[in-house]
Amino acid sequence: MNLFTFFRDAISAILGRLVSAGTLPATVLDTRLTVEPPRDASHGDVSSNAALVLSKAAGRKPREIAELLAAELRGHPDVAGVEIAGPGFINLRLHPAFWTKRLADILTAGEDYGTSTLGAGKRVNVEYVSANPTGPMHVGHGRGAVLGDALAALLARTGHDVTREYYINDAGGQVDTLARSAYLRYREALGEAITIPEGLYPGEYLKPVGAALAARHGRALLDKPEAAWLALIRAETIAAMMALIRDDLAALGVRHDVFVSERDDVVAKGKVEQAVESLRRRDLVYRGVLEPPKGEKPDDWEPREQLLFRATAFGDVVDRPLQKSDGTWTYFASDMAYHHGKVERGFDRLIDVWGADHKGYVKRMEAAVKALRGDRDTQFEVKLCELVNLLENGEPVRMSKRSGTFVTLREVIDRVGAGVVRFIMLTRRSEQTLDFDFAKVTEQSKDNPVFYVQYAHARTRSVMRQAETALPGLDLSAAALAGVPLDRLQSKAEFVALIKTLAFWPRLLESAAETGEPHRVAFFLYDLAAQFHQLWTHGKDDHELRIVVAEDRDGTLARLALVRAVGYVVASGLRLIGVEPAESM
RNA sequence: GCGCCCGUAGCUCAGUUGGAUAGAGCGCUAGCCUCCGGAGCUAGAGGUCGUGAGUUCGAGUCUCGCCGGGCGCGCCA
Repeated sequence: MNLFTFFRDAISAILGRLVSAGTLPATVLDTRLTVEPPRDASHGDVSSNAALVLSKAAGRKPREIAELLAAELRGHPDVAGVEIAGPGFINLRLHPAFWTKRLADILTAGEDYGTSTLGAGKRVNVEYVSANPTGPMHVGHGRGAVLGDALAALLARTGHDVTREYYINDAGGQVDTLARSAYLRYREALGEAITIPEGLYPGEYLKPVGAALAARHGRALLDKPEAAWLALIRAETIAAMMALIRDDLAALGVRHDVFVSERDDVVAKGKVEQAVESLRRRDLVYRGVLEPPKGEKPDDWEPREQLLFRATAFGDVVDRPLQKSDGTWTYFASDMAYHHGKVERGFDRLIDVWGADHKGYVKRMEAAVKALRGDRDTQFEVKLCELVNLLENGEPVRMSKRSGTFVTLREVIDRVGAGVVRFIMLTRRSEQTLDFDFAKVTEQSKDNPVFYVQYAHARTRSVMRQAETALPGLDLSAAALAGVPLDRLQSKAEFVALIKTLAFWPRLLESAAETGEPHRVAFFLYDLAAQFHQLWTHGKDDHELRIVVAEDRDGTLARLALVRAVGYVVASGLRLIGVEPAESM
């Protein structure tokens, strides 16, 4: 239960009654009001701007409306006090029993607490990673993978029907280059001395591919023209690269439901022609000549007539080419066709996770989806993912594909663990560059957020273990704890404050899902961990805050219930972003 | 030249999708270990939210201009 939507519904119900009674005009029902936690806890537990936003529609002063609503809200069973503050905010103070009931909710639901039906009936496609199948994943791909995977998990958790998708860019010139590079390694495996020319992929990871090709084909492909082997080697090498990438993804704990091949599923099936034809029917393509870009002109620029998509009709700055001068489709054309397919599969919402280097591409894809969705109202959004800077004790790790000092995602995972990688990737907003410092992320201190949050979870577990030895024979199962008298916790503000933070979790999940910002989960977990650690330490000065007190059996049970609930929410959040919670440190 | 992203404490960053007196960590200053795990905790100092207008009951948040940083800009993907 999201308690803020709970009280928003309560206020809406009151408004309905006031309208029926003729006290307020029906127009107030159309106004969007918010119910949220006040920034300052001294203002109460729940705050609404209802009176402020309704003022215009009602034709009355905010304070008058606030008084009307306040009078009704005072009768609500969970409300202990109502205040009108500032220009007309309605602040609710909730009865302490309301909070202990939420604690019981958590113990009953366990790690499912916060699961909601917000997205019920909505089909969402999240496309992420989509690294070109030309080599192992690097750390930047890893960030996109974590972001997309966590976002998909968030959407699923909030009731959406989620498809996790990977688009394989296996149709362009890059995979031909890949095939030629692999062919060289094939010749090398058969004993030839090779040099890798500029422009081909020099990576060692193609050696095993060359060896496998040699084992499978023997010398059959040697001394043949490229046309005789390109398609064959390309297909086998792409398969090998995708196996590599799937391995990397598995090591990170990231999975996809659907892999779509640009070559096999889009181009070969004539989807590009279909998409272009669909645009042509609505007069959205034409042959024309683009203006040269202003500022830095490409040296070899000369005007050419091309097949263009009228992207400017949908908010883009220029129309976009669909065909190269040799008549083949541009990457944009096939990607557009791919998105056309996603629209036709009937999703309500499409989310693409892209690297920030594709920023300049967003507008045209948005335009394409708008053009191709026709009468549907498919929503499309791109989540851009900024760079990751790898550091070693504050010093940048020099990376170069040439010199062989390139650090792959797999190396990072092997060194610090998938859980650490996943958590750290979410400690910044995605559009902010992220520093990943090997020294810091493995440090066992408060500097390291992964450790700090894991320690909080481990501490909840260790307290339970400690309680079992201090007070043998207690039933510490969640079911039993949900049933103990929890009102003992109401006497200490610190306990109630912690419950309030836990009760915020359902709302946090919903807002993170709606905004598509999984980093909010990581920040919430950090704040919750901090609050729990503080409570623990305060128990050293204030004995009433100690959890386990041998001579106070009932109080101990109530406090253990709280500890257990903290453990559930922390574990739930960690698992959501793909991190296994620690039992001990 | 155009488009997009970023600009918040000395540093690294949050900021509840327009709410009330802008927060956290690091660093700095001053404290706290006979006591459920000090792998930590408490207090203090530190801000014209890049800047100038606008929108309104209200702007770090929305709109426009300017300044600074980054990325991108036809036949690469």
